[in-house]
Amino acid sequence: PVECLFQFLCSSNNNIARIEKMVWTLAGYGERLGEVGGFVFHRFPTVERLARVSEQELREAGFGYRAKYVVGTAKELMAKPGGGAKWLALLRDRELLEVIEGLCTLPGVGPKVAACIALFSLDKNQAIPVDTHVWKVATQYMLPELAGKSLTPKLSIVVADAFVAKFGEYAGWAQNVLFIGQLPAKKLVATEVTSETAKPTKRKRATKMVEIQA
DNA sequence: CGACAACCTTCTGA
DNA sequence: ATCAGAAGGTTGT
Repeated sequence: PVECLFQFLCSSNNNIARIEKMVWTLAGYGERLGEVGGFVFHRFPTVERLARVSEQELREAGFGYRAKYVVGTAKELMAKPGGGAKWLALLRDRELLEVIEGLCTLPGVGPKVAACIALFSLDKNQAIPVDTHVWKVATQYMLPELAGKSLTPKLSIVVADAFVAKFGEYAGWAQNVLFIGQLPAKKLVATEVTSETAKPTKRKRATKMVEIQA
């Protein structure tokens, strides 16, 4: 849940390529695990470690306005009884609406990000992250009367209820399939790449999945 | 309660 | 080449 929370904190009004880059930057603050094929891997940092990172430092790393979300949320979590990780883990035993409500008290966490955390890390299979893509799917195929309106927290609940009514117990995962379907068409291919972190005289090579325009 | 602008940065399409 | 628009939204007005 900690890792999931901070990853989706980076996702607001952002694109996947930059989100991935930002997540790797955050990971860099965690314990170094080792190196594989020229790529260095880290354990995701603790809340305590993230709380000691400065907003300016993250801004310089290209986080933009999300820098203060990361630092602010880390500090809020540290103030929770038992520490943030414990507080997050306990949410798993609560009802979905309580989980959403609790997560939304953190800076940078709104209904969509809260739903992502609930679905992907807290076993809430009926949580529906209503983002721009899901909103398009919903207004185009399920709730055409809402087309043209702006997405409010109230309407995100209407959309979520519609998904649960249509797809049932695992509606959140159905959402994920439809989300992928709305992404620009690309395909993945395994490609031999050269690590840019290796020394020029001694470049290492590794296989990496890269996106190619369809 | 709903609409709307502002917010960082990067990439894409026209 | 240049530039508005969009990107897995949230916050303040």
